[in-house]
Amino acid sequence: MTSEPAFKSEFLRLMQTRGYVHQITHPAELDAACLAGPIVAYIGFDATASSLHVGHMIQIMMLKRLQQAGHKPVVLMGGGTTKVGDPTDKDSQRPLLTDAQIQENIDSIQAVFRRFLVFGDGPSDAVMVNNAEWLDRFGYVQFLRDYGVHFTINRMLSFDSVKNRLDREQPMTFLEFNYMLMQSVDFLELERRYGCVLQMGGSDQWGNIVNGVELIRRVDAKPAFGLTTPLLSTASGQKMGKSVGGAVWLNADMRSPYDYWQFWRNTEDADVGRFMRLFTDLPLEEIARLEGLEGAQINEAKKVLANAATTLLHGEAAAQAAEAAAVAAFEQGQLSTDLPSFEIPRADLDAGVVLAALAVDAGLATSRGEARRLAQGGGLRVNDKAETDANRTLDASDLVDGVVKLSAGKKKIVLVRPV
RNA sequence: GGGGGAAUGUCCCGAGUGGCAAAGGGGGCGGACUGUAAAUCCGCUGGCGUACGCCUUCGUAGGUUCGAGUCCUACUUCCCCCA
Repeated sequence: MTSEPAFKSEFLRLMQTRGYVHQITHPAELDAACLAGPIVAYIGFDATASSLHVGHMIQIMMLKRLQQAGHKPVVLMGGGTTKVGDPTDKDSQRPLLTDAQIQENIDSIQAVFRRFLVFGDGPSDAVMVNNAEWLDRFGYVQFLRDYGVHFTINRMLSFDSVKNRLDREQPMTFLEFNYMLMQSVDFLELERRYGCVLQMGGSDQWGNIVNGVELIRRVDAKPAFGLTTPLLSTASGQKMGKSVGGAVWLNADMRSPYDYWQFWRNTEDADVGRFMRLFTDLPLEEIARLEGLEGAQINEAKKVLANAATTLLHGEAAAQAAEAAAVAAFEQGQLSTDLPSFEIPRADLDAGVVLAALAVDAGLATSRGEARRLAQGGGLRVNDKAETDANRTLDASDLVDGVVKLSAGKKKIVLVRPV
């Protein structure tokens, strides 16, 4: 924990007051460096899925803050490191992705950054790099000679990412064991290419980051710093990032803007202020006022949070549409065309569809059995009426204003639309 | 190299006498209460079938048995002791 409140540089002050800072390697030195002129900093993202999720938002926002303070952000795509797989926080090894899958993921992830950062060649313009550029080129022996000498097994074994795996009696392969070196080499490479002096990341990355800092200081005798964010959990102690229906992806084709808006709207009372500081550009005074709202009024603050966060990612129009749909659905009990929808061939509907099967197809349940159980528990609704028999057949007579409103629980709603 | 122990519902932890779809937690999902919050209480939590039911699950592969998570053999990984 860093307790020194008196940062002089705009960047660190911003980071501190908005709640991004957990640990910093050399706080005073870094502060001085930020004050002296624009610095270059990076955060790495692995390409394990075709989209990033809300759990990555804090990192993306940090890069944005960095740019806001006049510094240069580097987005590092882990094309090379993903081939090895970061063992941090994992119980066992994940299946290895193919080069083609990784490249596909990278292509699909990239777009999100353009919404948050300005890319270009200027001094504070963001740059995107793929560490496959250098990691892929190393020969094994060369890699060992150049970098292996700077790492001791004794030290590596002491890092949490390794220790956890050993403590849990789970195997850790030599491949994964090397991840740490590769991440350190990334930092060094970025230092050489761009003069990058700072690596940021989640608190679980501390070990990996510190290694890179030490490598640079040792090999190139240059200053290097690390900064980590607190582990984000909700006020009631849950890991942040999941919501009704699984991971909250950032790509619109994987999670609709409406769902994204809902995710923020469902924030716990106690988290509203913290999340507004971290995930929106709202001024601090405004946030202080909003988070001070009492009782049910804090719901207004949640809407502000949802609007601001959704606007950053999906744009203002999408945010407004999401809000309108939510207000209509939750506050007025009406339908809105902006609610998520599912299309079904008209002929199928005319022939009759089993409710359980439809619920599965529409994504409200993962199996018919689950849909049936959901119905028995009173959680499945057709046009707002609880339907306990999931075996009943729906047909055209169930259409209301041209759609069937299907809901699982109070928050998952899908409009079934015949086409 | 020798000896002893461990791996369980593929989210996690964890009980399990040869008859087990397998105790109990946590988590997740639903319901009630509220404010689309938290806390609390209740229900559900392998797949398929309307259903007596069928199928797939206890590290991997074989075997004994009417029947195996439970017994035997080999293998894999991990832990402990001796060398």
